[in-house]
Amino acid sequence: MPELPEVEMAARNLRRWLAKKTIVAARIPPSRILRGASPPEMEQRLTGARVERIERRGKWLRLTLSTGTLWSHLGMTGKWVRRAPDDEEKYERARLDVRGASVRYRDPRMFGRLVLSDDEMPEWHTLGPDPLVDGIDPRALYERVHRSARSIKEVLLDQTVLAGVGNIQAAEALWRARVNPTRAAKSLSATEVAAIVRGIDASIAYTLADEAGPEITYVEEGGQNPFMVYAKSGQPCRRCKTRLRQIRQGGRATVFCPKCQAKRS
DNA sequence: AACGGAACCTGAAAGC
DNA sequence: TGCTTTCAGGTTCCGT
Repeated sequence: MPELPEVEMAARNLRRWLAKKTIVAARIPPSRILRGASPPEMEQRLTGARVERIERRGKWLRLTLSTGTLWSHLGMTGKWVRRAPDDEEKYERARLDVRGASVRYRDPRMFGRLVLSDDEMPEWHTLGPDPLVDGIDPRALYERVHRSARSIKEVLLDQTVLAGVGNIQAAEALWRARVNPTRAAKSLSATEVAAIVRGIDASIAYTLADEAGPEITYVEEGGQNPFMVYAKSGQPCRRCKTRLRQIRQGGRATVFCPKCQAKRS
């Protein structure tokens, strides 16, 4: 269930494993995540291709190859991993072998996507500014948002507003900014929007530092929950000890502190 | 145009 | 214990 930090880690890993290397073998079994070419066609075009460049924008990855472009979206459960050549990976949807590495894409729920094409993808170009690649301009975000009647939490999840912010980063940023997630975006002052921007930057930096390492673990897979509020409903707020509360917005869970994110204004 | 809700999947955890 | 329900960090489509 990857958001910007997890996809950024994936990009860094893929650069170490694949950049400037030639794919010597590709295995692409048929699955619903594939677009742009048939599985055999993909295998053919990937085999012998040199990986020139790997970029991330929001939750999308773009691998520029000598024979085309491979786009990857991790959906909810997608993950790029490196394995020994004869290891079997459950839920493997793609396998790219280079000299010295066997790289697999695994995705149990298959909400991800793998697109091989020559031309650009609209999804890449409609993305809003990426907090890491472009940085967020508080004034520009305020202008973009200050007429929306929707709640700020839902607006932050809109990928055309900001690229890469997902359910965790939105909740974490609002907690850091002490802004109530149900506030209408248009009710926010420029100062509050600026606080949210600092919250997003801080939360992404924090999550990236926490995830540094060879493989990404998602919260649902066990391990410690490093977050301030995400999946911590009922636990004490680490600032004021008030019990964190969980609500539902746009079908998604939002956790917040009813006291330090009280609905003022 | 904008919004809520269902749909797409599988597996783990909670509920009974 | 075992069956059932709920829920998951994403996106898209459909009806109102």
